[in-house]
Amino acid sequence: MLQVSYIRQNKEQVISGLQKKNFKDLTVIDQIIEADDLRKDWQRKLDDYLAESNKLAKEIGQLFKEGKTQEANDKKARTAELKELSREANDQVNATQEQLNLLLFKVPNLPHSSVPTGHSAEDNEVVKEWGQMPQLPADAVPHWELTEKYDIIDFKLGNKITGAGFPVYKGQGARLQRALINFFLDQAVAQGFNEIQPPLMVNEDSGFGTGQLPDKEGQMYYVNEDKLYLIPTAEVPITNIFRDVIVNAKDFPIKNTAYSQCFRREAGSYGKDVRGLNRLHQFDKVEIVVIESPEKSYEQLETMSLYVQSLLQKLELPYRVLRLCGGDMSFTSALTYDMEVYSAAQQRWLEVSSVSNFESFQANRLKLRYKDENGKTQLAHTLNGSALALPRIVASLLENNQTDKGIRIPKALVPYTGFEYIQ
RNA sequence: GGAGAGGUGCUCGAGUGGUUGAAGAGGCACGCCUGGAAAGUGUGUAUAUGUCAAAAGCGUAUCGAGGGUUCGAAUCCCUCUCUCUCCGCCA
Repeated sequence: MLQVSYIRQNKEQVISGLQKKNFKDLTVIDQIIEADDLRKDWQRKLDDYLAESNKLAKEIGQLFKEGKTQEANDKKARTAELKELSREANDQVNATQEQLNLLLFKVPNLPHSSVPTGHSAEDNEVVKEWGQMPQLPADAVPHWELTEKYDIIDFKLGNKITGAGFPVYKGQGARLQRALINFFLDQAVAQGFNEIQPPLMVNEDSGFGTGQLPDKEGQMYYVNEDKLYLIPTAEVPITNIFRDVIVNAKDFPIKNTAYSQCFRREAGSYGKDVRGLNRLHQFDKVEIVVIESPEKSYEQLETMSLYVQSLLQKLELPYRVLRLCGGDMSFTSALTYDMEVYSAAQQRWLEVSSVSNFESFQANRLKLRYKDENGKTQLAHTLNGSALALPRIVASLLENNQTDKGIRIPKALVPYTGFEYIQ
């Protein structure tokens, strides 16, 4: 969430930024400023009442000590009055604060200046393409047929046990999953990321801290009995490690990585986009999360983007990098690169990673701060990215590498799978 | 799930109604001392918010969270929450 002080001081920039993000309800900005004025008024009143009250309390105490009971009791009349006034003011402070928060939650992060204008995925800017488009044999088939042919991922069995979107990985399919997870984690650790194993369920505060709540509540599975949410990404627990934390500027960049299974309800998505591995309710992902100083966060974003690309290169997957346009970016992001691999049999690009700089938008909610050289506490910048999400990587590995000898495993992965072909 | 104990600052740890934002110790930072270091010694060491151009200063809030009693609460009462111990259950 944006800081009110920033909105107040940079109103014009905020408005033009929101326009770029196709945010329609621009009147909310003035509403925020009004609500903040109102809140301040009440806060000031409350503080004054309390100040007077505190002063009187001390005086009364003193008078009692000196035995001047009558005088003391006289002053009590005013404190009773003040109590009533401050109770009222306090209610108003709470109400106005809540009102202000509701308004602030509506406002998305502002886009970085390099973000292209645009409304949809078509307006995203392709900043890079890498690799050769695979030449597939005439009888090439999409991955959902290959998984069945080699009996490595069983969607029907998942349906039976759980439901759609919960596939069962078997034999070489299961080993391929394990190989990818280990490969990604080893790469991240070699890159200086600290490996974490987070909880797969989080509480409400955490969901709120990273912005899944209150808006995207319906996207997460919820365990009513214990009021816990299944994580949609390891970003949630990992970033929340730093909720209410003041870090040391010397420790920047703070780099963490985690493998986790991710759970997403994906309510309302159906059709060919969700066929096979394209969209699942439960999937595996290795996530990288970085906390960085505002000065270096964009440099860090490029580093992270290159790192993610290096993974795709090692897996020999043709990919492209998109700079998302204002209309296609997430609510919380200031700049996002999407990495898409080409899935040859489906003949389409599949998003396998999304690397974003949130600047201080998340940090403001999290209250994640650092002390700068002057000893002043400031909001840190947070960034994260998938490195990588497995299902679509598997989909394109299967499709792109299908041969008459079976499915070829990229060289870098063979030490992890222990086999060169899925047969 | 049953019974009990407890949550105080970066950490440990005092504190059962009144100048306690909080003793003391440790840690950390800076200074002195030293050839350098250790030891010693001195000073400092929360966050948020308001006022302010800004800083200083000052006001307000914060001793798990929320509410209550009281002129006044870290201290008393209620609710919630978390942790620990014992029993039960269990990978």
